[in-house]
Amino acid sequence: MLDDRKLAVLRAIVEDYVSTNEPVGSKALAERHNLNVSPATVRNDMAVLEEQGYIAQPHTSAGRVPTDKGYRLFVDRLSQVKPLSVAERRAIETFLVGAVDLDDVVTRTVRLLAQLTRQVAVVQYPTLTRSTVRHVELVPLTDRRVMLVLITNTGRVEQRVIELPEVIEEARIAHLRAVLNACLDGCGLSAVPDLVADLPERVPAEDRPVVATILSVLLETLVERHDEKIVFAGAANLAGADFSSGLRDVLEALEEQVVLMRLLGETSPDTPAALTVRIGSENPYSGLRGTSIVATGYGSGGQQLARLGVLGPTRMDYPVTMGAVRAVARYVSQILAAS
Amino acid sequence: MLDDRKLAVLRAIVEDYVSTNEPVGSKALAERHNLNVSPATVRNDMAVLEEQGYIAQPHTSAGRVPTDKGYRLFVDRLSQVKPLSVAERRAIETFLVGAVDLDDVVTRTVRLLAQLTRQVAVVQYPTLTRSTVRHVELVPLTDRRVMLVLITNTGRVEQRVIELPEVIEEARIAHLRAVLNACLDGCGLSAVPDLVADLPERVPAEDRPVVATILSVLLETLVERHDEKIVFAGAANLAGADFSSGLRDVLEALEEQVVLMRLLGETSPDTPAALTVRIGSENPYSGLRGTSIVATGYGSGGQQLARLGVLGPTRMDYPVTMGAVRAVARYVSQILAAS
DNA sequence: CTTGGCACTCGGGAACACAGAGTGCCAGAT
DNA sequence: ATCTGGCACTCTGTGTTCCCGAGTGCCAAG
Repeated sequence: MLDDRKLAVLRAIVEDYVSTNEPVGSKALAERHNLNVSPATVRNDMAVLEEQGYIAQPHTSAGRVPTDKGYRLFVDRLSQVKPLSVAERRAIETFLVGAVDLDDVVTRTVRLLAQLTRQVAVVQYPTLTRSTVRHVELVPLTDRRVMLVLITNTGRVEQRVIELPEVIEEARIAHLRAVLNACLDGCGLSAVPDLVADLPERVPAEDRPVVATILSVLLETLVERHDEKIVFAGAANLAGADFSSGLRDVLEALEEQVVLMRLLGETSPDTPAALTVRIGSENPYSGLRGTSIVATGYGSGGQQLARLGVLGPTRMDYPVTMGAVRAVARYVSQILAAS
Repeated sequence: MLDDRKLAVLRAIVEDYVSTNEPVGSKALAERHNLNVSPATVRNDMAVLEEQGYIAQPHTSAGRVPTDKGYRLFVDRLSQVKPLSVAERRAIETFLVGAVDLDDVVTRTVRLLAQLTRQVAVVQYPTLTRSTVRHVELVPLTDRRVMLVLITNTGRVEQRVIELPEVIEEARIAHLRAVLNACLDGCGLSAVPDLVADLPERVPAEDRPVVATILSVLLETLVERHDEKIVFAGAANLAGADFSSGLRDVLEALEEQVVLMRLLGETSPDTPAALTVRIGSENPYSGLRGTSIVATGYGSGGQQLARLGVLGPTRMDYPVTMGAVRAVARYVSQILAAS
């Protein structure tokens, strides 16, 4: 259906358009890339490509521009992820080393990615549900209030103030803390609801109201934080590239956690480390017609904890961007595994 | 120097320009506001105002536009902070009630403020140094690592993993925890360095290396977090108002914690609750020529913990914006005091 | 199937004119 | 002394026209 030369023409169109931001014509194309054919031949190929929907012309008698479908083919079959230069790898390492806690890792990562790709970077905080409990702490604040602190193996700390139904002395708190830890230490967060289900029955009757209160808050924490925090950086990079769809739409999407979440997409269970590319109209939010998202999962020790990626104009350098996203994801995974 | 009518003219110019975004001429001005004078008189006044630097014309034979100096005079002497409508107060309450922790309060606040003012809102996390220690927790992770958790009265939690110089069993940890809490509980964070100074000498010699390690991390936490986190929201609101200075500059500034910090400014010690307004060139960052910042301190129980504010084009509705900032600051302070 | 030639199309920039809003200034009125 | 109406002048922004050139589609020949 599309012979090799037509594919080469498509590739050339994408590459030229990405670098010049101007519709590319048959003559310039035949010259710049050594296709060894005349412009007229290229024109014929272009006509076919256009008929099939891979390219389009903004106006009659203008050059051609890739369509979303064209970019899709380019990404799938005509390009290879471009590895980072040595200098860039260096930059990643020096940038990420020295992060003191999870917050710091995420913040540094998102900035790094934005700087590297010169686009908007998006990083999701590692999901709780896949991490395990490292420690549960109950801290007495007043005689009726305790603070619940949940520490996970990813270094994440969740805290919540609990209003107790009755006055309770420290010794009982200490005992409850021991019980909780005995029950939960080292367990996956997703297993917590099951593990604590029969806990009220295993404590003295007098403690049951207190335990119930604490457990309800604990479970609530797990559920509420399930929709995870997402941060972005590099919005300034949007200012340069003029967006077809309003810049406003893009900025709005970036501040909506829910939208961002859907944009980053789900990690496919079979190939979790695969790069996901969503091009223009492929993505699930109408305000982002003119933008593409390159994302991938990351996480320590083989298990995927969350996703990160970049967002930019459809007209982006996919090979380079994909290379950067992949590399950063790997480094962050390493860092997380080590800490 | 400037009689009442000239001031009225300046006020009218500011108000009209803010609402129309177009240079305002003498005729329209004399009609819309009932100044009871002819356009010619207005023109004479305008000439004086221009000579003094309060207004300027973009081109010869165009209307007048307020200068930074003009806005300054308007803010200082010609306008009053506009109280919020009942509906807006309602909105604030319903929006802030139900925040579960400090993170949540800050996130909700910044969004609320952005929505209310239709501008970019900026909120600084409450500063550690003015809060007090509610609890210090040492959580054993492995036999060589403990996690230090510091809980403040503002609900803030700081955690740090500590690599110990020697293996240490739980009982000793528990003891150290008790010692630390006895020493620090309820104290102001700024007093912590003094309070722990002689702590190593008050424990058995064998514990000193461990204590020293822990204390150094503790102090480090206090110092490092002194430059506080700042978040913003509402960047999408920048898209509408076309900025004279590049949009890019503004977005860049927003992502630089340090710059933001300086923009929000210091709380003046004598009148901490006062609204600070920085207009255009008055602010300390050259990239923000065309933007103004309206900020104020906030905090629980009379003591100022941090600052919040909004950032928008110089051409903003100062009375309304100032009203919103002030109101939000008050509500947040209430919420923080209650929790 | 490829190539060169050719007529056609359309966008974008330059040149131009023009209306309208606004100003500055002056002389007369209050 | 101050305000007012009148008047000439100066711009910007907009609409119009025109033309160049890049690019196309098609056709006939290689």
